[in-house]
Amino acid sequence: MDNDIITVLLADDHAVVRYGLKAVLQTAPDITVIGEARNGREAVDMAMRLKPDVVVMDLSMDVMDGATATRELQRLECASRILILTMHAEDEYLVPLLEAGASGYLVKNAADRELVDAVRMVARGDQYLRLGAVRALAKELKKREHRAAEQTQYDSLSDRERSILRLIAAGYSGPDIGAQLSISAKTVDTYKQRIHEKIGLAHRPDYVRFAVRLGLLDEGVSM
Amino acid sequence: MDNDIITVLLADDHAVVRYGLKAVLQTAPDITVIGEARNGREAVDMAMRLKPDVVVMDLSMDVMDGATATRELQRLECASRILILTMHAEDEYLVPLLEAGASGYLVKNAADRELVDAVRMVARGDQYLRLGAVRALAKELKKREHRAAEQTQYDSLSDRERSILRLIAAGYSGPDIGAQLSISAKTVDTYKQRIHEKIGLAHRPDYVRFAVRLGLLDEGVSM
DNA sequence: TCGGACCCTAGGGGATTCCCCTACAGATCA
DNA sequence: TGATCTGTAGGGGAATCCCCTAGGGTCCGA
Repeated sequence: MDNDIITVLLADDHAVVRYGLKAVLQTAPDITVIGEARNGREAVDMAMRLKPDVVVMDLSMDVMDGATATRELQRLECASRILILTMHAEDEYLVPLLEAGASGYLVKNAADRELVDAVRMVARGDQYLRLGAVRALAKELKKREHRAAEQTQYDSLSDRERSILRLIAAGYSGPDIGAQLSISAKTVDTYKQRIHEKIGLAHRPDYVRFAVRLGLLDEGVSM
Repeated sequence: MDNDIITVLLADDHAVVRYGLKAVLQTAPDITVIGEARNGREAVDMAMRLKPDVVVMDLSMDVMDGATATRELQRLECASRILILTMHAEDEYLVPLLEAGASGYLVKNAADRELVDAVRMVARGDQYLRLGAVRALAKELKKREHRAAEQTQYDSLSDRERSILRLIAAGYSGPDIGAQLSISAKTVDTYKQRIHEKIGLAHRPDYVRFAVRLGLLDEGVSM
C-alpha cells in the first residue's frame, strides 16, 4: 500500500456511473483508479489480483451483488477496504454490510467532495458513514440491545407464563386460554398479573409488540 | 447431449463426498463424471465450459453456495440440468431452489440407487423430487395460494377497514382504536362487523393470524 | 335523475371479558 | 424452616365486545 497514492477499484454495472465516479476521483491528486469491474464477480477477481487500497462497490449488481462480493472478499482475506455505494439511503442494509466487512457506506447522490473524503478515510483504515447511516447504526444497535433485553425478560418467565403470553399475543381471550390449557379463566388472570409484574406487559398491544419482536407469532402460522 | 451417456459434473466442497458420489455414479454404465468442482464458483465456471448433462450440486459450499450457483447458471442460460444435494431434509428451501432453476432435489443420505435414478430422470428433463419434497412443495404452493387469497381479501377492504383490521390485530381495543382514529368506539364496532361479513374474521386470533401472514404487524416495530 | 351500492359514521343493550385483590398448596432454596 | 416461586382459583366492578339498527355522503348505471 503506497503511502501517497490511494489506488481504487471501481465496481458498478453501469458504465456511466463508473465513468462519473472515475471523473470525480481523478480530480483528487492522491487518488488513482486502477481498475473497473462490471459486476461483483469481476470485482472480487480484480480486487484479489490488483490489490487496490479501496474498492468502491455498488450494492445492486447482477452476477454478484455488492453485499455478496463484500462477504466474499472478507472470506478471501483481501486487504482492500470496501466502500459501499448505494442508490438510495437504505439504512437497513447497513449493519449486515458492516458485518460483512465493508468499511464505509455512501449514497450515490452524495456530493463529489464527500466521495473523495470517504475514499481517503477508508483508505486510512477509518470507517466512513454518512450522518444518517450513523444514526441508523445507533438505532440498529439499540434495537438489538433492546431485543436481547426482551429475550432475557421472556426467558425469565415460567413455562406457564410464557404460554399465556404467547396465547394472549395471538389474540385469545382469558376464557379461551383457560379452555385450551384446561385451567380456569381466573388462573389465566393470575398469570396476566404475574406477567405484568415481572416484565411490565399491561395491555394487549404490549403483548403483541413483544411477541412480534421475539418472533413468537410466526410459528404455527406455516399453515 | 449424447443420447446414451449422461455426463455429470460434481460440485461439493468435501473431497470425500465427491469421491463417494463419483463411485456411486460410476457404477451406472450410462453415467460418466466429467468434472469435479470444489465450490459454487468453480461449478459455474466448469459447467459453462464442460456443458455436462447434469450438475450434482451440494447446497452448502463456501465461496458460492449451491443455491447462488444455481441461480447463476440459470442466468447464464446454461443448458445443464441441476440436481441439488442437501445435507438434511430442509424442505423449506425447495421452492426457492426450483425457482432458481434446479431440476431435482435429493438428500445426501438417500440410497445409492436413488441418486442414479435422480441423475437419469433429471438428464431426461424430468424433475426429481423425493416424496417428502413433493409434499413440501404441495404444501408451499397451497400456502402461497392461500396467502395470495388473503392478500386479495385484504385489498378488497376499504382504507378504514384495513386500518381497523391492523389495529385490532395489533391488540388494541375498540375504544382505543376509536380514540386513535378520532371516531366513536361504536363506529369501530361497525367496522368489525363489516370485516367479519367481508372476509370472515370473527375473533381476535383470526385477526392476528391474518395480519401475521400478511406481515401487517412487522411495520412500526422497528422501534 | 333516481335508486342501488358502498363507505363512514354512531347509538342501545345484553353478554363477555378484563382487571385487581385475595388465597392456598407444593416445590425449592437458603 | 421460613421465604420465594409456581400453579391454581374465586369475587366483583369496570371495560369491552357483539349484534342490531340507522343516517348521510358519493358515485354510477339505468
